[in-house]
Amino acid sequence: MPEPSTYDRIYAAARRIPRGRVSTYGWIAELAGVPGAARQVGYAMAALPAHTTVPWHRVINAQGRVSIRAGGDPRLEQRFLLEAEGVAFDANGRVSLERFGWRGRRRKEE
DNA sequence: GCAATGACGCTCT
DNA sequence: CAGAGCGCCATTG
Repeated sequence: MPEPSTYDRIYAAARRIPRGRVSTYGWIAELAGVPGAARQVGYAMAALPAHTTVPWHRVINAQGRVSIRAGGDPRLEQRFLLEAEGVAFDANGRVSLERFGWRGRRRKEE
């Protein structure tokens, strides 16, 4: 069987994010086994369907800010979802990665 | 197979 | 702390 594509790894890593915690694209990329491919993480998230089971809303950028897609401001929805999980935003709409930032530790080290 | 794109990251100013 | 510039890698056309 063929090995999972980078996107699949990214989705798997995103699913590992516990509820009430947030991760960054860089960490997800690292967990996916492709460090430095933070852009692909965001790209993969953008390719996610609306009915996906992946907690994409728990994935934010390394600046602790919620990235935005095209159109209006879908970031508000992501913020709402995170707040519903217990993640607090500051007045600037920023999340304290020091508090909610969860770095998934990879089980397989090589 | 090559060129362009893209929910990004890090460093310097 | 905020803003701007360069580099990164995988997917799509």
